[in-house]
Amino acid sequence: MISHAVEDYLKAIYEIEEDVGHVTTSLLAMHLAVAPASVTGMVQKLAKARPRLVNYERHQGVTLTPAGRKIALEVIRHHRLIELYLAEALGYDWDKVDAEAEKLEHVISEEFEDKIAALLGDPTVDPHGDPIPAKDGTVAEACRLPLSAIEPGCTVRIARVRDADPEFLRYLAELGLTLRAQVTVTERAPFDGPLHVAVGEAGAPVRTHALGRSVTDRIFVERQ
Amino acid sequence: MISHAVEDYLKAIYEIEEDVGHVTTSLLAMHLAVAPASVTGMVQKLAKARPRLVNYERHQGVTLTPAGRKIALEVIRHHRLIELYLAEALGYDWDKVDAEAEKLEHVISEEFEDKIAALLGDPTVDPHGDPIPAKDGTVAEACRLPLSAIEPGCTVRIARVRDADPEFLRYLAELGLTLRAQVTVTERAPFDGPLHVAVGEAGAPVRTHALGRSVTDRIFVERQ
DNA sequence: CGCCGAATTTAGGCACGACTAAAAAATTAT
DNA sequence: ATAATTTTTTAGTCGTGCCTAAATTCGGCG
Repeated sequence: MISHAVEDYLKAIYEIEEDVGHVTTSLLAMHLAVAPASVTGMVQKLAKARPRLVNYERHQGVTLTPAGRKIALEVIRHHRLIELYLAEALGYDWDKVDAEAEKLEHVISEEFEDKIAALLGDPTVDPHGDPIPAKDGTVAEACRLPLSAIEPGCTVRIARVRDADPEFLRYLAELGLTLRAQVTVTERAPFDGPLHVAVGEAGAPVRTHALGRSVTDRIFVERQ
Repeated sequence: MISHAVEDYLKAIYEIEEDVGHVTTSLLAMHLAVAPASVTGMVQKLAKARPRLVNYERHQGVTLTPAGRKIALEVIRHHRLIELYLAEALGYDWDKVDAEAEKLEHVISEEFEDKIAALLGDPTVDPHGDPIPAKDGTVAEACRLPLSAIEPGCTVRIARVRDADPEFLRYLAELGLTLRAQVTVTERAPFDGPLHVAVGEAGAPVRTHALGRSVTDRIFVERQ
Protein backbone atom coordinates (compact mmCIF):
# COMPACT_ATOMS: atom_id res chain seq x y z
CA MET A 1 0.00 0.00 0.00
CA ILE A 2 1.24 3.45 -0.86
CA SER A 3 1.08 5.98 1.96
CA HIS A 4 -0.02 9.57 1.57
CA ALA A 5 3.48 10.71 2.38
CA VAL A 6 4.92 8.63 -0.45
CA GLU A 7 2.32 10.01 -2.85
CA ASP A 8 3.23 13.54 -1.82
CA TYR A 9 6.93 12.92 -2.37
CA LEU A 10 6.41 11.40 -5.81
CA LYS A 11 4.09 14.21 -6.83
CA ALA A 12 6.59 16.81 -5.64
CA ILE A 13 9.45 15.12 -7.49
CA TYR A 14 7.42 15.13 -10.69
CA GLU A 15 6.45 18.77 -10.31
CA ILE A 16 9.97 19.96 -9.55
CA GLU A 17 11.35 17.93 -12.44
CA GLU A 18 8.73 19.60 -14.65
CA ASP A 19 9.64 23.13 -13.83
CA VAL A 20 13.25 23.12 -12.67
CA GLY A 21 14.63 20.06 -14.40
CA HIS A 22 16.84 18.72 -11.63
CA VAL A 23 15.44 17.54 -8.30
CA THR A 24 17.57 18.08 -5.22
CA THR A 25 16.76 17.04 -1.68
CA SER A 26 16.70 20.66 -0.52
CA LEU A 27 14.20 21.67 -3.21
CA LEU A 28 12.04 18.76 -2.16
CA ALA A 29 12.35 19.76 1.49
CA MET A 30 11.24 23.29 0.65
CA HIS A 31 8.37 22.12 -1.54
CA LEU A 32 7.10 19.73 1.11
CA ALA A 33 7.81 21.99 4.10
CA VAL A 34 9.91 19.32 5.74
CA ALA A 35 13.48 19.16 7.05
CA PRO A 36 16.16 18.18 4.50
CA ALA A 37 17.16 15.19 6.60
CA SER A 38 13.62 13.85 6.38
CA VAL A 39 13.78 14.00 2.60
CA THR A 40 17.04 12.05 2.48
CA GLY A 41 15.46 9.35 4.60
CA MET A 42 12.32 9.07 2.52
CA VAL A 43 14.15 9.17 -0.79
CA GLN A 44 16.38 6.31 0.36
CA LYS A 45 13.26 4.38 1.23
CA LEU A 46 11.69 5.04 -2.18
CA ALA A 47 14.89 3.89 -3.88
CA LYS A 48 14.93 0.67 -1.85
CA ALA A 49 11.24 -0.06 -2.40
CA ARG A 50 10.27 -2.96 -4.63
CA PRO A 51 9.35 -1.94 -7.27
CA ARG A 52 11.82 0.91 -7.08
CA LEU A 53 10.03 4.26 -7.25
CA VAL A 54 12.98 6.63 -7.68
CA ASN A 55 16.57 6.52 -8.87
CA TYR A 56 18.86 7.95 -6.32
CA GLU A 57 22.61 8.26 -5.91
CA ARG A 58 23.76 10.33 -2.99
CA HIS A 59 24.46 13.97 -3.77
CA GLN A 60 23.22 13.38 -7.33
CA GLY A 61 19.56 14.28 -7.02
CA VAL A 62 16.47 12.18 -7.59
CA THR A 63 14.59 10.99 -10.68
CA LEU A 64 11.40 8.99 -10.98
CA THR A 65 11.39 5.43 -12.26
CA PRO A 66 8.51 4.45 -14.57
CA ALA A 67 6.70 2.95 -11.57
CA GLY A 68 7.20 6.14 -9.58
CA ARG A 69 6.11 8.33 -12.46
CA LYS A 70 2.96 6.26 -12.89
CA ILE A 71 1.94 6.87 -9.29
CA ALA A 72 2.86 10.56 -9.50
CA LEU A 73 0.66 10.99 -12.56
CA GLU A 74 -2.26 9.24 -10.93
CA VAL A 75 -2.05 11.53 -7.93
CA ILE A 76 -1.72 14.61 -10.13
CA ARG A 77 -4.67 13.48 -12.24
CA HIS A 78 -6.71 13.17 -9.06
CA HIS A 79 -5.56 16.55 -7.86
CA ARG A 80 -6.36 18.43 -11.02
CA LEU A 81 -9.65 16.68 -11.70
CA ILE A 82 -10.76 17.47 -8.18
CA GLU A 83 -9.71 21.10 -8.53
CA LEU A 84 -11.78 21.44 -11.65
CA TYR A 85 -14.70 19.62 -10.12
CA LEU A 86 -14.68 21.88 -7.07
CA ALA A 87 -14.65 24.95 -9.32
CA GLU A 88 -17.23 23.74 -11.83
CA ALA A 89 -19.64 21.68 -9.77
CA LEU A 90 -19.41 23.27 -6.35
CA GLY A 91 -18.62 26.86 -7.29
CA TYR A 92 -15.28 27.11 -5.49
CA ASP A 93 -13.12 30.16 -6.21
CA TRP A 94 -9.90 29.25 -7.99
CA ASP A 95 -7.76 30.24 -5.00
CA LYS A 96 -9.41 27.68 -2.72
CA VAL A 97 -9.40 24.59 -4.92
CA ASP A 98 -5.77 23.66 -4.37
CA ALA A 99 -5.93 23.27 -0.61
CA GLU A 100 -9.04 21.12 -0.74
CA ALA A 101 -7.75 18.98 -3.61
CA GLU A 102 -4.52 18.44 -1.69
CA LYS A 103 -6.43 16.44 0.89
CA LEU A 104 -8.96 14.74 -1.36
CA GLU A 105 -6.44 13.51 -3.94
CA HIS A 106 -5.17 10.82 -1.59
CA VAL A 107 -8.46 9.24 -0.67
CA ILE A 108 -10.77 9.12 -3.65
CA SER A 109 -11.41 5.83 -5.40
CA GLU A 110 -11.02 4.99 -9.06
CA GLU A 111 -14.79 5.09 -9.27
CA PHE A 112 -14.95 8.62 -7.91
CA GLU A 113 -12.27 9.70 -10.35
CA ASP A 114 -14.12 8.18 -13.29
CA LYS A 115 -17.45 9.68 -12.26
CA ILE A 116 -16.21 13.23 -11.97
CA ALA A 117 -14.09 12.94 -15.12
CA ALA A 118 -17.17 11.83 -17.07
CA LEU A 119 -19.30 14.54 -15.50
CA LEU A 120 -16.76 17.17 -16.54
CA GLY A 121 -16.52 15.74 -20.07
CA ASP A 122 -13.00 14.33 -19.76
CA PRO A 123 -11.34 17.70 -19.36
CA THR A 124 -7.70 18.34 -20.19
CA VAL A 125 -6.87 21.40 -18.07
CA ASP A 126 -7.49 22.34 -14.46
CA PRO A 127 -8.57 25.78 -13.16
CA HIS A 128 -4.97 27.05 -13.20
CA GLY A 129 -4.33 25.88 -16.75
CA ASP A 130 -2.24 22.85 -15.79
CA PRO A 131 -2.82 19.83 -18.02
CA ILE A 132 -4.72 16.92 -16.52
CA PRO A 133 -2.86 13.65 -17.14
CA ALA A 134 -4.97 11.10 -19.03
CA LYS A 135 -5.75 7.70 -17.51
CA ASP A 136 -3.20 6.08 -19.78
CA GLY A 137 -0.42 8.24 -18.37
CA THR A 138 -0.07 10.70 -21.22
CA VAL A 139 0.12 14.40 -20.36
CA ALA A 140 -0.20 17.37 -22.66
CA GLU A 141 2.74 19.74 -22.66
CA ALA A 142 2.15 22.66 -20.29
CA CYS A 143 2.28 26.13 -21.76
CA ARG A 144 5.76 27.59 -21.03
CA LEU A 145 5.71 31.07 -22.51
CA PRO A 146 5.80 33.57 -19.62
CA LEU A 147 4.02 36.88 -19.89
CA SER A 148 7.35 38.47 -18.97
CA ALA A 149 8.73 37.42 -22.37
CA ILE A 150 6.06 39.15 -24.45
CA GLU A 151 7.07 42.25 -26.41
CA PRO A 152 5.03 45.44 -26.19
CA GLY A 153 2.28 45.58 -28.78
CA CYS A 154 1.43 41.89 -28.61
CA THR A 155 -1.92 40.56 -27.53
CA VAL A 156 -2.02 37.18 -25.81
CA ARG A 157 -4.34 35.01 -23.77
CA ILE A 158 -3.61 33.68 -20.28
CA ALA A 159 -3.15 29.92 -20.51
CA ARG A 160 -1.69 28.96 -17.18
CA VAL A 161 -0.80 30.39 -13.80
CA ARG A 162 1.87 28.69 -11.77
CA ASP A 163 1.34 29.07 -8.06
CA ALA A 164 -1.16 27.77 -5.60
CA ASP A 165 -0.85 30.67 -3.16
CA PRO A 166 -4.44 31.85 -2.52
CA GLU A 167 -3.31 35.44 -1.88
CA PHE A 168 -1.59 35.61 -5.23
CA LEU A 169 -4.49 34.03 -7.09
CA ARG A 170 -7.00 36.37 -5.46
CA TYR A 171 -4.81 39.30 -6.42
CA LEU A 172 -4.76 38.21 -10.04
CA ALA A 173 -8.51 37.64 -10.08
CA GLU A 174 -9.04 41.17 -8.77
CA LEU A 175 -7.03 42.52 -11.68
CA GLY A 176 -9.08 40.48 -14.14
CA LEU A 177 -6.08 38.25 -14.84
CA THR A 178 -7.99 35.00 -14.91
CA LEU A 179 -7.60 31.95 -17.09
CA ARG A 180 -8.25 32.70 -20.78
CA ALA A 181 -8.35 36.47 -20.20
CA GLN A 182 -7.00 38.53 -23.07
CA VAL A 183 -4.00 40.73 -22.30
CA THR A 184 -2.19 43.29 -24.43
CA VAL A 185 1.30 44.33 -23.43
CA THR A 186 1.50 48.09 -23.90
CA GLU A 187 4.90 48.92 -22.50
CA ARG A 188 7.85 47.36 -20.80
CA ALA A 189 9.74 49.63 -18.43
CA PRO A 190 13.52 49.42 -18.77
CA PHE A 191 15.90 47.77 -16.30
CA ASP A 192 13.54 44.95 -15.60
CA GLY A 193 10.83 47.42 -14.61
CA PRO A 194 7.13 46.68 -14.55
CA LEU A 195 5.25 45.45 -17.57
CA HIS A 196 2.22 47.51 -18.50
CA VAL A 197 -0.75 45.52 -19.69
CA ALA A 198 -4.32 46.13 -20.80
CA VAL A 199 -6.75 43.42 -19.74
CA GLY A 200 -10.03 42.58 -21.41
CA GLU A 201 -11.69 41.50 -24.60
CA ALA A 202 -11.89 43.90 -27.51
CA GLY A 203 -14.97 46.04 -26.96
CA ALA A 204 -15.26 45.28 -23.27
CA PRO A 205 -14.04 47.83 -20.74
CA VAL A 206 -10.28 47.52 -20.73
CA ARG A 207 -8.29 47.94 -17.49
CA THR A 208 -4.59 48.61 -17.38
CA HIS A 209 -2.09 47.51 -14.78
CA ALA A 210 1.64 47.62 -14.17
CA LEU A 211 2.95 44.20 -13.16
CA GLY A 212 6.24 43.29 -11.50
CA ARG A 213 8.54 40.62 -12.75
CA SER A 214 7.63 38.06 -10.11
CA VAL A 215 4.04 38.29 -11.29
CA THR A 216 4.65 38.15 -15.04
CA ASP A 217 7.06 35.25 -14.61
CA ARG A 218 4.33 33.14 -13.13
CA ILE A 219 1.71 33.83 -15.79
CA PHE A 220 1.99 31.82 -18.99
CA VAL A 221 0.29 32.89 -22.19
CA GLU A 222 -0.63 31.77 -25.68
CA ARG A 223 -0.17 33.86 -28.76
CA GLN A 224 -3.43 34.24 -30.58
CA MET B 1 -5.30 18.54 16.04
CA ILE B 2 -7.61 15.56 15.97
CA SER B 3 -6.27 12.55 14.10
CA HIS B 4 -8.31 10.33 11.80
CA ALA B 5 -7.90 7.50 14.27
CA VAL B 6 -9.40 9.57 17.06
CA GLU B 7 -12.30 10.59 14.83
CA ASP B 8 -12.94 6.94 14.01
CA TYR B 9 -12.94 5.94 17.66
CA LEU B 10 -15.33 8.71 18.67
CA LYS B 11 -17.66 7.92 15.78
CA ALA B 12 -17.64 4.23 16.67
CA ILE B 13 -18.35 4.96 20.33
CA TYR B 14 -21.29 7.12 19.35
CA GLU B 15 -22.68 4.51 16.98
CA ILE B 16 -22.36 1.63 19.42
CA GLU B 17 -23.91 3.72 22.18
CA GLU B 18 -26.79 4.44 19.76
CA ASP B 19 -27.60 0.89 18.98
CA VAL B 20 -26.38 -1.20 21.88
CA GLY B 21 -26.46 1.25 24.73
CA HIS B 22 -23.26 0.25 26.51
CA VAL B 23 -19.84 0.57 24.88
CA THR B 24 -17.22 -2.02 25.80
CA THR B 25 -13.65 -2.18 24.56
CA SER B 26 -14.28 -5.49 22.83
CA LEU B 27 -17.26 -4.12 20.89
CA LEU B 28 -15.14 -1.19 19.84
CA ALA B 29 -12.34 -3.53 18.81
CA MET B 30 -14.74 -5.52 16.66
CA HIS B 31 -16.32 -2.43 15.14
CA LEU B 32 -12.95 -0.93 14.26
CA ALA B 33 -11.28 -4.20 13.26
CA VAL B 34 -8.49 -3.65 15.72
CA ALA B 35 -7.03 -5.68 18.62
CA PRO B 36 -8.72 -5.16 22.00
CA ALA B 37 -5.46 -4.04 23.55
CA SER B 38 -5.21 -1.25 20.99
CA VAL B 39 -8.63 0.00 22.03
CA THR B 40 -7.70 0.09 25.70
CA GLY B 41 -4.68 2.16 24.84
CA MET B 42 -6.55 4.64 22.69
CA VAL B 43 -9.43 4.97 25.11
CA GLN B 44 -7.02 5.79 27.91
CA LYS B 45 -5.52 8.44 25.71
CA LEU B 46 -8.93 9.94 24.91
CA ALA B 47 -9.73 10.03 28.62
CA LYS B 48 -6.47 11.81 29.39
CA ALA B 49 -6.82 14.33 26.57
CA ARG B 50 -7.52 17.93 27.41
CA PRO B 51 -10.38 18.56 26.85
CA ARG B 52 -11.37 15.06 27.89
CA LEU B 53 -13.15 13.28 25.02
CA VAL B 54 -14.44 10.19 26.83
CA ASN B 55 -15.26 9.06 30.34
CA TYR B 56 -13.49 5.87 31.16
CA GLU B 57 -13.08 3.77 34.26
CA ARG B 58 -11.36 0.45 33.75
CA HIS B 59 -13.69 -2.47 33.13
CA GLN B 60 -16.64 -0.06 33.14
CA GLY B 61 -16.97 0.78 29.48
CA VAL B 62 -16.71 4.11 27.72
CA THR B 63 -19.02 7.10 27.31
CA LEU B 64 -18.55 10.30 25.34
CA THR B 65 -18.06 13.64 27.05
CA PRO B 66 -19.82 16.63 25.48
CA ALA B 67 -16.57 17.53 23.70
CA GLY B 68 -16.24 13.98 22.37
CA ARG B 69 -19.85 13.84 21.29
CA LYS B 70 -19.47 17.11 19.42
CA ILE B 71 -16.61 15.72 17.36
CA ALA B 72 -18.41 12.44 16.78
CA LEU B 73 -21.46 14.27 15.45
CA GLU B 74 -19.36 16.40 13.14
CA VAL B 75 -17.75 13.32 11.66
CA ILE B 76 -21.08 11.56 11.31
CA ARG B 77 -22.59 14.63 9.67
CA HIS B 78 -19.74 14.60 7.18
CA HIS B 79 -20.16 10.91 6.57
CA ARG B 80 -23.87 10.99 5.95
CA LEU B 81 -23.85 14.17 3.87
CA ILE B 82 -21.15 12.69 1.69
CA GLU B 83 -23.07 9.44 1.30
CA LEU B 84 -26.10 11.33 0.13
CA TYR B 85 -24.06 13.54 -2.15
CA LEU B 86 -22.41 10.55 -3.79
CA ALA B 87 -25.80 8.96 -4.37
CA GLU B 88 -27.60 12.07 -5.56
CA ALA B 89 -24.97 14.04 -7.41
CA LEU B 90 -22.66 11.32 -8.70
CA GLY B 91 -25.10 8.46 -9.15
CA TYR B 92 -23.44 6.03 -6.75
CA ASP B 93 -25.35 2.88 -5.83
CA TRP B 94 -26.34 2.79 -2.18
CA ASP B 95 -24.03 -0.12 -1.43
CA LYS B 96 -20.92 1.81 -2.48
CA VAL B 97 -21.46 5.11 -0.70
CA ASP B 98 -20.35 3.97 2.74
CA ALA B 99 -16.84 2.91 1.79
CA GLU B 100 -16.14 6.11 -0.10
CA ALA B 101 -17.63 8.33 2.61
CA GLU B 102 -15.50 6.53 5.19
CA LYS B 103 -12.40 8.02 3.61
CA LEU B 104 -13.75 11.41 2.61
CA GLU B 105 -15.34 12.23 5.97
CA HIS B 106 -11.95 12.90 7.55
CA VAL B 107 -10.58 15.29 4.99
CA ILE B 108 -13.30 17.61 3.75
CA SER B 109 -13.37 21.22 4.89
CA GLU B 110 -16.19 23.11 6.51
CA GLU B 111 -16.64 24.86 3.18
CA PHE B 112 -17.07 21.58 1.32
CA GLU B 113 -19.58 20.43 3.91
CA ASP B 114 -21.59 23.63 3.60
CA LYS B 115 -21.54 23.57 -0.17
CA ILE B 116 -22.85 20.04 -0.54
CA ALA B 117 -25.39 20.52 2.25
CA ALA B 118 -26.76 23.57 0.44
CA LEU B 119 -26.74 21.78 -2.90
CA LEU B 120 -28.74 18.92 -1.39
CA GLY B 121 -31.18 21.31 0.27
CA ASP B 122 -30.08 20.70 3.87
CA PRO B 123 -31.19 17.08 3.93
CA THR B 124 -32.04 15.22 7.13
CA VAL B 125 -31.50 11.57 6.13
CA ASP B 126 -28.76 9.72 4.29
CA PRO B 127 -29.26 6.96 1.67
CA HIS B 128 -29.68 4.32 4.38
CA GLY B 129 -32.25 6.32 6.30
CA ASP B 130 -29.90 7.40 9.08
CA PRO B 131 -30.52 10.93 10.31
CA ILE B 132 -27.95 13.56 9.38
CA PRO B 133 -26.92 15.56 12.46
CA ALA B 134 -27.52 19.29 12.05
CA LYS B 135 -24.66 21.77 12.30
CA ASP B 136 -25.79 22.78 15.77
CA GLY B 137 -25.38 19.23 17.04
CA THR B 138 -29.02 18.19 17.12
CA VAL B 139 -29.95 14.82 15.63
CA ALA B 140 -33.37 13.49 14.76
CA GLU B 141 -34.29 10.24 16.45
CA ALA B 142 -33.56 7.27 14.19
CA CYS B 143 -36.46 5.01 13.33
CA ARG B 144 -36.31 1.95 15.65
CA LEU B 145 -39.23 -0.22 14.63
CA PRO B 146 -37.80 -3.37 13.02
CA LEU B 147 -39.66 -5.09 10.22
CA SER B 148 -39.38 -8.25 12.33
CA ALA B 149 -41.84 -6.72 14.82
CA ILE B 150 -44.60 -6.07 12.30
CA GLU B 151 -47.72 -8.24 12.49
CA PRO B 152 -49.11 -9.94 9.38
CA GLY B 153 -51.60 -7.79 7.55
CA CYS B 154 -49.81 -4.52 8.17
CA THR B 155 -48.43 -2.33 5.44
CA VAL B 156 -45.36 -0.25 6.22
CA ARG B 157 -42.65 1.77 4.50
CA ILE B 158 -38.92 1.14 4.79
CA ALA B 159 -37.39 4.01 6.70
CA ARG B 160 -33.90 2.81 7.53
CA VAL B 161 -31.52 -0.05 6.92
CA ARG B 162 -28.80 -0.71 9.43
CA ASP B 163 -25.71 -2.20 7.86
CA ALA B 164 -23.07 -0.96 5.53
CA ASP B 165 -22.21 -4.36 4.05
CA PRO B 166 -22.39 -3.89 0.27
CA GLU B 167 -23.41 -7.52 -0.31
CA PHE B 168 -26.35 -7.15 2.00
CA LEU B 169 -27.43 -3.84 0.51
CA ARG B 170 -27.19 -5.17 -3.03
CA TYR B 171 -29.28 -8.18 -2.00
CA LEU B 172 -31.98 -5.91 -0.59
CA ALA B 173 -31.94 -3.71 -3.68
CA GLU B 174 -32.45 -6.79 -5.85
CA LEU B 175 -35.55 -7.68 -3.87
CA GLY B 176 -36.87 -4.14 -4.25
CA LEU B 177 -36.32 -3.48 -0.56
CA THR B 178 -34.99 0.03 -0.97
CA LEU B 179 -35.51 3.12 1.12
CA ARG B 180 -39.15 4.24 1.17
CA ALA B 181 -40.37 1.06 -0.52
CA GLN B 182 -43.81 -0.10 0.61
CA VAL B 183 -43.97 -3.53 2.22
CA THR B 184 -46.94 -5.59 3.37
CA VAL B 185 -46.35 -8.42 5.80
CA THR B 186 -48.47 -11.32 4.65
CA GLU B 187 -47.45 -14.08 6.99
CA ARG B 188 -45.06 -14.83 9.78
CA ALA B 189 -43.92 -18.46 9.98
CA PRO B 190 -43.93 -19.86 13.51
CA PHE B 191 -40.87 -20.59 15.64
CA ASP B 192 -39.06 -17.53 14.46
CA GLY B 193 -39.45 -18.65 10.85
CA PRO B 194 -39.26 -16.41 7.82
CA LEU B 195 -41.46 -13.38 7.38
CA HIS B 196 -43.40 -13.29 4.14
CA VAL B 197 -43.69 -9.87 2.58
CA ALA B 198 -45.13 -8.28 -0.54
CA VAL B 199 -43.09 -5.41 -1.92
CA GLY B 200 -44.34 -2.58 -4.08
CA GLU B 201 -46.76 0.30 -4.33
CA ALA B 202 -50.44 -0.38 -4.71
CA GLY B 203 -51.06 -0.88 -8.41
CA ALA B 204 -47.46 -1.61 -9.28
CA PRO B 205 -46.33 -5.19 -9.82
CA VAL B 206 -46.01 -6.69 -6.38
CA ARG B 207 -43.23 -9.18 -5.61
CA THR B 208 -43.26 -11.45 -2.60
CA HIS B 209 -40.31 -12.73 -0.61
CA ALA B 210 -39.63 -14.78 2.49
CA LEU B 211 -37.10 -13.03 4.72
CA GLY B 212 -35.01 -14.46 7.55
CA ARG B 213 -34.78 -12.90 10.97
CA SER B 214 -31.32 -11.46 10.47
CA VAL B 215 -32.67 -9.54 7.51
CA THR B 216 -35.89 -8.26 9.07
CA ASP B 217 -34.04 -7.21 12.21
CA ARG B 218 -31.92 -4.85 10.22
CA ILE B 219 -34.73 -3.17 8.31
CA PHE B 220 -36.64 -0.45 10.15
CA VAL B 221 -40.05 0.70 9.04
CA GLU B 222 -42.66 3.36 9.54
CA ARG B 223 -46.33 2.66 9.94
CA GLN B 224 -48.29 4.56 7.32
C1' DC C 1 45.98 22.41 -3.95
C1' DG C 2 43.65 23.10 -0.04
C1' DC C 3 40.08 25.54 2.37
C1' DC C 4 35.35 27.53 3.13
C1' DG C 5 30.62 27.53 3.07
C1' DA C 6 26.62 25.30 1.44
C1' DA C 7 24.24 21.16 0.66
C1' DT C 8 23.56 16.59 2.09
C1' DT C 9 23.69 12.58 4.88
C1' DT C 10 24.13 9.95 9.26
C1' DA C 11 22.83 9.18 13.97
C1' DG C 12 19.74 9.22 17.49
C1' DG C 13 14.97 10.28 19.03
C1' DC C 14 10.00 11.15 19.36
C1' DA C 15 4.85 10.66 18.68
C1' DC C 16 1.34 7.69 16.83
C1' DG C 17 -1.20 3.84 16.47
C1' DA C 18 -1.08 -0.61 15.70
C1' DC C 19 0.50 -5.57 17.41
C1' DT C 20 1.49 -9.96 20.66
C1' DA C 21 2.02 -12.17 24.99
C1' DA C 22 1.08 -12.39 29.53
C1' DA C 23 -1.13 -10.71 33.80
C1' DA C 24 -5.25 -9.27 36.16
C1' DA C 25 -10.05 -8.58 36.81
C1' DA C 26 -14.73 -9.78 36.07
C1' DT C 27 -18.21 -13.15 35.05
C1' DT C 28 -20.14 -17.70 34.93
C1' DA C 29 -20.48 -22.33 36.34
C1' DT C 30 -19.88 -25.98 39.75
C1' DA D 1 -17.36 -20.17 47.67
C1' DT D 2 -14.28 -21.49 44.55
C1' DA D 3 -12.87 -22.89 40.07
C1' DA D 4 -13.05 -22.17 35.14
C1' DT D 5 -13.69 -19.09 31.51
C1' DT D 6 -13.96 -14.81 29.30
C1' DT D 7 -12.92 -10.02 29.05
C1' DT D 8 -9.90 -6.42 29.78
C1' DT D 9 -5.60 -4.35 30.84
C1' DT D 10 -0.48 -4.03 31.15
C1' DA D 11 4.04 -4.51 29.21
C1' DG D 12 6.97 -4.54 25.66
C1' DT D 13 7.67 -3.99 20.22
C1' DC D 14 7.35 -2.41 15.68
C1' DG D 15 6.85 0.56 11.46
C1' DT D 16 6.09 5.16 9.65
C1' DG D 17 7.43 9.67 9.11
C1' DC D 18 8.93 13.41 11.14
C1' DC D 19 12.64 16.08 14.02
C1' DT D 20 17.52 18.06 15.68
C1' DA D 21 22.38 17.87 16.00
C1' DA D 22 26.49 16.40 14.27
C1' DA D 23 29.20 14.56 10.65
C1' DT D 24 30.28 14.41 5.74
C1' DT D 25 30.80 15.65 0.96
C1' DC D 26 30.64 18.83 -2.79
C1' DG D 27 31.87 22.86 -5.49
C1' DG D 28 34.17 26.92 -6.14
C1' DC D 29 37.92 30.13 -5.12
C1' DG D 30 42.12 32.05 -3.42
